[in-house]
Amino acid sequence: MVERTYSMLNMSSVSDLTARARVRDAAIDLFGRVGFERATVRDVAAAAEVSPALVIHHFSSKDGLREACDAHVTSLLFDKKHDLLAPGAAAAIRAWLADFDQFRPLLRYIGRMLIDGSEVGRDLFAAFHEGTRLMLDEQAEAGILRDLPDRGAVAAYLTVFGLAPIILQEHLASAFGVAEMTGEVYRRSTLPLLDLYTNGLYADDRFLRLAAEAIGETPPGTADTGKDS
Amino acid sequence: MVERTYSMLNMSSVSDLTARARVRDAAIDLFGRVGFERATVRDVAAAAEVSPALVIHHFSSKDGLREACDAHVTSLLFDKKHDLLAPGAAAAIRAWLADFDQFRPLLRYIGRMLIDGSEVGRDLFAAFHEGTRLMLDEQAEAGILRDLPDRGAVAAYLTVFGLAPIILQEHLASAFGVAEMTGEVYRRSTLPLLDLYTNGLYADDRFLRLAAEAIGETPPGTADTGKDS
DNA sequence: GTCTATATAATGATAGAC
DNA sequence: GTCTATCATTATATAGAC
Repeated sequence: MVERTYSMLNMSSVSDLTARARVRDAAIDLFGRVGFERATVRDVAAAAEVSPALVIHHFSSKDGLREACDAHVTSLLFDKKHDLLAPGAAAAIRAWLADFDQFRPLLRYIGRMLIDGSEVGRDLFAAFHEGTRLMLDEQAEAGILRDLPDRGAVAAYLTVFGLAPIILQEHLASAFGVAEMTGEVYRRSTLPLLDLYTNGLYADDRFLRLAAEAIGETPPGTADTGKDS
Repeated sequence: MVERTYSMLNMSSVSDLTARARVRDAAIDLFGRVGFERATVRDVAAAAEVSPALVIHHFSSKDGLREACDAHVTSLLFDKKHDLLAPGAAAAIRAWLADFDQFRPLLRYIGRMLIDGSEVGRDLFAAFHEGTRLMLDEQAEAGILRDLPDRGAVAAYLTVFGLAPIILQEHLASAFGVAEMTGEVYRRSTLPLLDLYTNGLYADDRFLRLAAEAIGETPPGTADTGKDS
């Protein structure tokens, strides 16, 4: 019993879809839920309320269906109308949070893309990584960023940290004591996360010094942050 | 042609394994590499250089094999001898980093456990989450931790952030320009990450204030961090 | 314990009618 | 465009010899 709330996936009104589009959206939903290999052509067909043969008729093969899903999700993601990759995407992100459940299937699919070892997954990660690097460079130039010991490394980890809540949605939700992530939970996360990224976690730099000693490097400049111990 | 470096998985000398143990270790390696559904019993059998029938003979079913792998990996992970979950696990972690490629199959398998929607994956995440919460509580009591706006939320995200590099190993490596993550790359990550967790990212709290306003909450106390704008 | 040979089930894909 | 019926392939699992 799969509920169908695909209005976001096709970006048009709810039920006037061609069968092809319905199959594609059902596939995005199912692939996102259980993964590409666990979802069968029959499952997709059943969810879209068509015959298995029609699925193949429209997409040639299961792999063709997957490619169509990848292309559709990618195009939605890079759509200028709600570009989440652009710097200063706060407004777009807020819009997403506003009706989050509309985008959940899309996010789940993106999470799958990132973990299934595919070329599209690599490209997608690379795009996010590039976006993060550009953002850090701009912020550094604007003097917003602290002097980081290794901006490249930080960009890599920030990208990973940014995508992780998508991939680990289910676990994150359980950590918050809810059945699934909602826009509300993400909204409640904003302040603690920005606080972390602004003020850090620790009251002093003992861990930093300890690690620096252990590794045999000098700790990055901390004299101007008021965190010396 | 899968290389076999399972010495870590069985914790005994290299090649004097029972066929059962060899099959189990080959399965951990393969399941970790390509995932449970993409790896066939035949593949596992070939990697362990036994017949497919023997795999079933020892583990009853493919799912039985998986359960044996889960159990073995879990027992290794919670082994007191190198407990990575305990607070103050720095020494154990350093040991892991020292010969990292030995543990790579294990880490890959753990990553799969966390993303395949299984009960063991939920339990494993819960264990890490609990460990993180305890650590934060202890650090708070010891006065090491800053006053966080929402310690529970931070614990949840720190758990996710801590596990994400395992799950996104491949992408993280590519962001560092290497083919696969090594202990050396992780070691180079230590300082930038601890710097992030100690001093944060931003030179001032403009983002934090902005977000607080947008959400309609008062920003957490920043007067004592020297980061007012 | 380990194998070869085979049964059984599920899945992707095709043929052809409407 | 859409269906029913079916094929071909692959995968898990079993039977039984050694």
